[in-house]
Amino acid sequence: MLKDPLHYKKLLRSHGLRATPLRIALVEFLSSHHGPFTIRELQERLNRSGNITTFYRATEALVENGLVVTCDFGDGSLRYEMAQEKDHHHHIVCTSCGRWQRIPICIGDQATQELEKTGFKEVSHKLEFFGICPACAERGGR
Amino acid sequence: MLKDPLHYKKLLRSHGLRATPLRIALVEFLSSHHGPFTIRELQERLNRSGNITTFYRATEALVENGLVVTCDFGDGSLRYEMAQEKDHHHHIVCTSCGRWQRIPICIGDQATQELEKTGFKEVSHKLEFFGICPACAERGGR
DNA sequence: TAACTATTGCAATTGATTTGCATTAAGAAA
DNA sequence: TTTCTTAATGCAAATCAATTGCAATAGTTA
Repeated sequence: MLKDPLHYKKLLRSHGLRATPLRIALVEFLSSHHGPFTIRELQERLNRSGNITTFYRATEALVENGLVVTCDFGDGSLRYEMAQEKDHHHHIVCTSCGRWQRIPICIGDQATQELEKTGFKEVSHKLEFFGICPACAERGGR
Repeated sequence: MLKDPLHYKKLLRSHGLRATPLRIALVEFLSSHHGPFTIRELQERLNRSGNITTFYRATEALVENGLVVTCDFGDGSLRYEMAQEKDHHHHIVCTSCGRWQRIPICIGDQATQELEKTGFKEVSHKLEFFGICPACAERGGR
């Protein structure tokens, strides 16, 4: 999973992005830690000097160029995760403990096709599930 | 569609809510204007004195008691719309002009069942589609 | 009508995200 | 390599949706 930095440099360049240290670190981290992270989390986990504004702008650049996708658990902070073409998925978030897990199924494909048939272009979707996870449910989680 | 105020008073009370003028106005408006509205939009459209904080708290009460649901078009403001049990639906939002329309299909039911089989309780989901609408696409919309 | 409790209004705050601008660094060209 | 152009970064300040505390007010129930 963890490749050498040159790999990520090339990845960035192939997506039309300058390979700056922060961007390299971001793609490296997100590639080896599958899952959605908030900007704050990225900043902490990368343990890297750098202004929060720069983190916002760097991740934004990754999103704009298709390397990273966002997802929103509805808690006020956007989350970022590696875009993995072969592995489109969604999440279920526990409304009690906040933990999440990925759902390997995608459910939007048919609807996407139908929408594109009606003249919509570049159709995408955002889907997240919420619920009380088994562990929380067991201890009467709310 | 538009019923007399008493109807909405009863509706509120039957959901365990006090029937205040603002809440009545909100359910009245949302019942007769199907669609998701931001807090600002509600405030403007209701053309009603009342602090924005109160709007937040009033809609929040409606959501908590199941009369209203929220949806998020990813533009920074949460939107509120009447919860219509018989008419679960989603939206497609044009990324160019911002206009939206409803999609009468729901796609989460099967996944919901599967998730509940694995021990999750009270499973719900949020789903929104995005794309360039036919009109925008025609004029080369971005 | 009185009493209890929830709702409202107002001011101030929070917290994520954005913006402007000067400084610095990446990548292309010489 | 060195130079040049342009984009990325850092910092401070600003936005903006949403929330909080508290005193004043209005629904409800008895």
